[in-house]
Amino acid sequence: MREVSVKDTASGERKPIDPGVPVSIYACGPTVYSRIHIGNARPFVVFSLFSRFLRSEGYDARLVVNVTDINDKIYEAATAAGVGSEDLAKEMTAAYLADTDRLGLGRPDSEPLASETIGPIIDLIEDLIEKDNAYESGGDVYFSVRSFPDYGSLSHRDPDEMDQGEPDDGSPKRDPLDFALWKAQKEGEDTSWDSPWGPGRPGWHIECSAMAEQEADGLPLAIHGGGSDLVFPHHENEIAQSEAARGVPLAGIWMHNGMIETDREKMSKSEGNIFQLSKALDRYGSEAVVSFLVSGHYRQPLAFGEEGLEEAVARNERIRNFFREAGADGAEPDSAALESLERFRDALADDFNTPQALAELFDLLRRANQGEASGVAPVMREMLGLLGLERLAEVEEGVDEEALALLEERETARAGGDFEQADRIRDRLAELGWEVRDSQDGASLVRLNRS
RNA sequence: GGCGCCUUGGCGGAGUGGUUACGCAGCGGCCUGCAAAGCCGUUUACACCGGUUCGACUCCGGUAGGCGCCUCCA
Repeated sequence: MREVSVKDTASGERKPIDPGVPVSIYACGPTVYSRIHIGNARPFVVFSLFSRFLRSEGYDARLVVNVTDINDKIYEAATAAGVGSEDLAKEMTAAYLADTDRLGLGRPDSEPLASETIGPIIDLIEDLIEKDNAYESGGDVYFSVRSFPDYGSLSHRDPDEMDQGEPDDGSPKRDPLDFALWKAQKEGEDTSWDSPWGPGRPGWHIECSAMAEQEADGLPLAIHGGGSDLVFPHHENEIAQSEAARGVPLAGIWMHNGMIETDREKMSKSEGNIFQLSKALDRYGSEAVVSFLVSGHYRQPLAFGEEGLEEAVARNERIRNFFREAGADGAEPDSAALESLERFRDALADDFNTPQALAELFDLLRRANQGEASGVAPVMREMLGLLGLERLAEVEEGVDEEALALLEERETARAGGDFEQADRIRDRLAELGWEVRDSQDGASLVRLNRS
């Protein structure tokens, strides 16, 4: 077990993860009002792989990724589509699960729904009211930001300098900074839950505070994460709610992933520059999508373009070629291979530097091809597994009889010097989806399909 | 305006006070009947200006440009 450290958004410093206790990780998942795009997939991939890495190092990691299925956006989208908001939320939750399933990374250990956490949410709000950190106003309940002195510590903001741009007249809030914990049901909203304050629904941030403490073995969480666009106000508000109510920190480390960008702009539904995850999976395959997402450091923005996905396909193909040539090599890893694996793991332990790890992988790949390292296949398999790319080690099987017969025919033609016939057969094989590769050991067939 | 962050070779993208990141693409070569795959080589990379230093792409200060958040957002 090596020391794994992560840069913490709140302190700006790298913090080691405590190996002696269970590592609870809570990452904010999507609000389900439409199909998710590649940008939404990034935290899913990052936190899935990071917890996978922690486990492989012997940490007792547990990953929770919630689904926010109650939200203003859902009402809006449902109204626009002419369907019930509950139906839309259910449909989009199912789509989210199906889309992320296709990434082939398995599921988080728990995926709680806001709609199934109403009881704990109400309890938490009641606690906050009791402690004078929240107040009811006309069926709504608001968190009193001024009652929480540390407000702004995560996002490095001073409440006094926040411009809410909202005049006080007629607002149910006592202070423009306050935010809703509970919203009374409004006209046009087709779902509601009973509460001590009347029918309504939770505000945006409270569901995560409730789900986080439900899922963790007590606060603080080891790591709380999500996209960097959630730092303020979402995570700041979560901290205020949870810490005011419980008197302990919400999380030891705040881990935020950077945005996927197109044309130097954040990919977002409101910008309209999105690329759906399912579309990327259809077109390029899951390995390409995962490979693309691990090609940049999780904390930095990552430029998206279809070229990036095509590049990932090419990169993956090179790895597959290695296994086609050397996959069956049963040699024990030599020191070069083992040292490379150490560096690979060191890179991941150092703020989960996947591009650095990928560089190690390719460095080893090159040296294996050059014959400078042996017993590389099992090491490479382990590396790929840690990046969620283990399927690249699977070499295609089941070359059909027809193709094999054609290949033999071609060999005969080549041996007889009839290269025109040999090339005709090669073209024919290409039509059947096979690429012919000659080597000193004879010819072999490789599937032509992408990714 | 406030807070946070960024500016690396054709593109993507790491990193370090002094040595080739890595990948993709291109070009040349080896291999091949020709290709493909693989290998080798290759295209004077670190926004700009100062400072610290024996030495800075890497530290400090400033300039310019860009991005994110401050409203829903992974």
